[in-house]
Order: sequence, then structure tokens, then C-alpha cells
Amino acid sequence: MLQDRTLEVLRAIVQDYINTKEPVGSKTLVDRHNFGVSSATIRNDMALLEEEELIVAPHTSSGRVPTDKGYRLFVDRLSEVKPLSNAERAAIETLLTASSDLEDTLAKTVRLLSHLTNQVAMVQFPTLGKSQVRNVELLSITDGKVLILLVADNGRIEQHMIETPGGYELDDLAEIRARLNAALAGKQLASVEGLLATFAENFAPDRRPLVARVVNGLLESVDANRTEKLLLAGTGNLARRENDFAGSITPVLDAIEEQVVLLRLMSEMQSEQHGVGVRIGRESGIAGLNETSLMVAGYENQGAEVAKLGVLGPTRMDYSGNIAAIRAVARYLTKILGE
Amino acid sequence: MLQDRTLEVLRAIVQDYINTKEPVGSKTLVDRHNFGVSSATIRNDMALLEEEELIVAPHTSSGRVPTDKGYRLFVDRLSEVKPLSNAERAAIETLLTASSDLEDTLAKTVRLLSHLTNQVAMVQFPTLGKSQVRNVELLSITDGKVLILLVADNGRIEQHMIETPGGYELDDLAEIRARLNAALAGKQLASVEGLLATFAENFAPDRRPLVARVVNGLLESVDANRTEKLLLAGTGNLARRENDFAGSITPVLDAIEEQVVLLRLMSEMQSEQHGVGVRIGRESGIAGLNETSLMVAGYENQGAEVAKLGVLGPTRMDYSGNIAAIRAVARYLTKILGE
DNA sequence: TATTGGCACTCAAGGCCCCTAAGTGCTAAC
DNA sequence: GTTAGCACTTAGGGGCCTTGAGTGCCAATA
Repeated sequence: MLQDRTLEVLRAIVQDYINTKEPVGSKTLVDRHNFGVSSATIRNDMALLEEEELIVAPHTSSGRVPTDKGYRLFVDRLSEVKPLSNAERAAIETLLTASSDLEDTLAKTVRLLSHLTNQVAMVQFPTLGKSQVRNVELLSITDGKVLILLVADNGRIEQHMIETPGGYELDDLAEIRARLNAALAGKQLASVEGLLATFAENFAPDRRPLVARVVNGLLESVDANRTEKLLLAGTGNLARRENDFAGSITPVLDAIEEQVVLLRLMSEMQSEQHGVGVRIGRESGIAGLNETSLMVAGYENQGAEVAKLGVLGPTRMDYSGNIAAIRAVARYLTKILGE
Repeated sequence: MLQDRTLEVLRAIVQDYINTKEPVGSKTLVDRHNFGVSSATIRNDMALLEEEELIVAPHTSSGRVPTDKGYRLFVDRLSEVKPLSNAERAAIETLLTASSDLEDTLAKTVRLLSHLTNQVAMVQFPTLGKSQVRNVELLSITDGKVLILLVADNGRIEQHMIETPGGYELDDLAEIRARLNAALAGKQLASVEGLLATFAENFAPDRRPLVARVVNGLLESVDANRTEKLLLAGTGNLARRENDFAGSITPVLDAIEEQVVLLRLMSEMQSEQHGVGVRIGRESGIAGLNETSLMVAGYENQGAEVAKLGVLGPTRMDYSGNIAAIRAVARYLTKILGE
């Protein structure tokens, strides 16, 4: 087990490295922090830390840099939540105003978060999976097209257009709509597929093709949106911190565009420190994100977590500050969604 | 007036520079192309081109590089449309399949375009301004909320949620909806504001607050979407070609995120060469895009141009190939939208 | 036993110098 | 109008050296 002072040394290394971007050596360390011991002692501590693979020396004769494992220990045990400055609090309250339009609100949120953290910010749309059907609407558009609307109780509205080669009567639509609502209103979205399995059978045989098409469209609506939506902001921040990447930032930009991967990763992440989930470097298991860290927190609506938001940036980032920002934004978003 | 051979020299310089990324000198030029004259003659031509500010020498003793003006002349008078390869044609036809869902189709289109060109691709959503109202729907959601749907004849559907503190009867909604459709169906979206100016006056005084709210919501729907939507793909390609930028790509990424600016620029651009509009370097007038070129073409629905699509990349790009790709994709998109 | 001063060693980064290769403009001859 | 020839320029690369920050180890110390 590492001693207290040794851990303090690790904390100091992480903090100094984050601030200066220079590998940090024993001498500078005793200069900047007052450990009350000599640089030789610190050197011994550093040897221990290196043995534990918490830090590493880029070159034989230069200072040390934290490894992924080092950052991990720092985040888990050594970092304190840095309280937000008043200016930051004010920014959150000013910029994040309630709007009845969900997309608006989330777009503002993601921008705010990217400004607060100077990283790439991401906000997930509320997940359909955890919420309930409020109602279903079928609208007749011209040319035998029908627009299916699925309104969920988290405020999200999905639209899906289908074609009906056989045509239809308005009365048919009205009836299908009424029965769909009777069957689905208030039910979990996850259960929709099961509830509709035998739905078409209740209709006269000549109506069934139409009903089947509607049901299919609705299921696609549910399903296409289990694959969720993501809003991004601040990609420019990545280029701004390009020097923090050994190679190019191309794979990172590519990975970001692969939203499916990001979304899966985000949903897998559990909250750890202070309600924020953290994936450091290779922990994400995604090649393009080897040199980045990802931090997410959930936000809620009506008491239940509906989706996540977070930031992505180089592993050398201000974990404390970003955790605080993410947490604050998630809480505030939860608050205004409740209004 | 420049002689024919002098222009040929410019063409050769542009092409070689695009291929090699090396400033091109008189000797290599006569080696690679057979002008039938000596390098000294080419040097004289180059001096003329430099006088006209069509090319420039990065350093006193190195080859020449095209200026924005040089690229412009190349695009306007010297480039030929490079026919697409069979593989490219096949890719377009395979990847771009018809879907009744507009967003799906556009998302595929933008990815396809970024793959074909290896640049950042952009596709604008169909503009509301040029199209007509198909119908308007009012849906009662719980808690006194009403969802307004505006269906346009270009396939685009806008949704907007409003709150009605005073509450309402379902009959009220039905009547408002009926009258709205009577007033607006088939009308130009641009005319909606005028048509609704006195709309509320036809209702009984106690209904007017509700009607006014609905009208406002509808106008916001129209208006919020004059500010159009843009789909992007291939931002990673920008980083991949980072060396083509003197400074960092940060300002470019920032400019891209400012979608409003891009959208304005795109709508201003008129088709020039072969149906494709081109803005080279500083021509865009946007600081962040000084070192990039933008090329767009319109795509159509029902015989009228509804929006644009195009690519953004470093000024040193394959204009001929990209013009061909953009044109082909725009045409193909027009075709499948018509189905 | 943990800490320390001292010391020999390492190595990246930067400065300096020089050379080379590719390119230029100019002039006089064809 | 074109060309050969020539003197001139300069970015980039290689070699060489110095410097400074850092290391590991060891014997002495408290």
C-alpha cells in the first residue's frame, strides 16, 4: 500500500501536469509544493509510483507524466470537487432558460457545457426506452401517405411517414388511431412491441394490410429511436488542444461522427465520482478514443433519469473542474425540465 | 491578355500543386508536361502569371503556388468536368436509396458526399420559404399543451409545442384547425404571416387568447425554420488535410459549428460552372474560412430548387472531381425525391 | 528505517554551421 | 519569341556541440 505522502506526490504530479503540460520532475515538485522533504525523497516516491504504473517517464531523463491508471486513481481518490465560480453559476442560470421546445433547450445546454469546460460537449436526447406512451396520432397527408406521431411523456415527439399503396378511408385511420391509443396510452415504450403483436387480428381481413403497415411504422418509430439522438458542440475545442494528442485528432473526429458508438458508450457508463461517470483513455475500449477521456452524468425528468450529458477531451484535462460543471449543468437541466 | 500557353501553364501548376502539395517550379513543369519549350520560356510565362497575381512564390527561391485568384480562373475557364468513375456511380446508386423518411435520405446523402470527395459535406434541409402548406394539425397533449404540426409539400414536417394556460375544449381546437387549413392549405409559406394577420378576429372574444397563441406558435414554426437546418459529415477529413492550412483548423471547425453563417453563405451562392457554385478562399468573406473553398449545388423537388448541398475543404482541393461528385449527387437526390 | 546530499550519467531540445537541391531573374545569343 | 548560361537565393537536412532538467544509486545521517 502506498503511503499518504506518495499519493500526495501523485496528486501534485497530475495537477502540475494538467496545468503546465510539461512532464514534472522531482525538483520542480518540491519547489512548487511544500512537502517538507527533499527532492531525493520525492524521487523515491516517484520510483514507487512508476512501479505501480501510475506515472511514466516519456524519456529516460525527463519528468513524469500520469498514466491512464494514474488519472484513474486521481479521479477516484484524490480529486476534490472544485466549486463553480460565481461567474460560472451565473452563466448557467442566464443561458439555460426554460423553453417548451425540448430541442431548443438541449441545444442551449450543449453549447453552455462546451463553453464551461472548453471541451467537446454532448447531450443525449431523452431515451424512449424508459418512458411511456402519451398518445399516438395518425395524420392523413396527400398521396396516400400517413404520418405517424408518437408522443412520449418525456416531451419527445417522434414522427414517421409511411406509404399506403392500397389507399384508405379517413374512418379507417380514425378507428386504428382510437384502438392504438386504447391499447398503448400510458404503457412503457419497451412493451409496445409485445402489445401490438396480435393487434391486426382484431380488424376485418380487408383492413389488415393497412393496419399492419401502421403497426410496422410505429414499431420502427420506437425502434429507430432506441438508437438515440445526440447533440454535439465545441468540436473546435478539440483542435485547440491538438498538442495533447500524440497522433492526429482525425480518429477522434471520426469516432465522434460515429454517434452510435458514442451513444452506446454513454449508456454503458455508470455514475461513479460525485454522480459523474468517467472513462479515461483506453478504458473506453474504442481505438479512436485512446487518448481521450469521457465524462457523463444523467439528467432527469419526473424523477427518473431520462438521458445523459457530458464532455469529451484529451486525457490531460481538468477532471475536477469538468466534473463540477457537468454535475451543475445536469442538475440545472433536470430542474428546468421539471418546470 | 494572356496567351494560350501561359494559361496552360497555370492549369498545369494548379493540377500539379493539387496532386503533390509541392510548390511547382519551371523545370519539373517541363519534365511532367510536354510543352515543347524550355524551362526558361516557362519561367517567362510564370513571371506574367505572377504579375497578374494568379500564382505566388512562398519563398524567394521556390516554386509557385496558385492564389485564390488563380484557382478562380482555373475553375472558371480551365477545368474540365472529370467524369465519375464507374465505382463512384455505383456507390451513388447503391447507397442512396429512396426512403419515405426525408431525414434518413438526407443523412445518407451527406455521408455519401463526404466519402466521394474526402471533404466535409453539407446538406441543407429543404427550405420552407419556397414551398407551400400542405396542412396544419393541432394535437391535444396532456396538461393543456398543444402540439402544432406544419406539413409542407416538400416533405418537411415541423413541430412546435405551445402551452395554453387558459385551457381549451377539444371542439375549439377542431374548429381552429379546420379554419386554419381552410385559410392556409396550398398557400406559400412566405404568405402565411400575412394571411393570419386578422385570423383571430373571426372568433368569439373569449376564444381569441387561445387562437392568438396557436397563431403565434404557427408563425414561430414558420419563422424558426426560415433559419434552416444543415446536416454535416466528414469533419474528420478536415483534420486529415490539416497540413493544407497555414494556421490551425480550429477557426474552420468553429465556423462550421456556426451553422447560421454557413447557411447564409450557401443560400447566397449562385450556380456558376456546370451548375455548381464555388467560393474560393477569401471570397467567402468569412475570416475562419479564408483558407477553405466551398462548393454547392441545388437539388430539386417537384421541379423547383428546394435547397443546396455541397462540400467544404482547403482551397487546395480537386475542384474538377468535386464539382462532378456534387453535381451527380444533387441530380440523384433530385431524382429519388421525385419518386 | 526513512531521509538526504552528492555524484555520475542520460538525453531532448536548441543553436550553429555548412551543404545541397531546387528554384529564380537576367542577359546575351539564336 | 525562345533559349542557354550564369550568378544568386534559400528552405531543409545533417552533423556537432552545449545546456539544463532530470534520473538512479550510494553512503552518510538523524
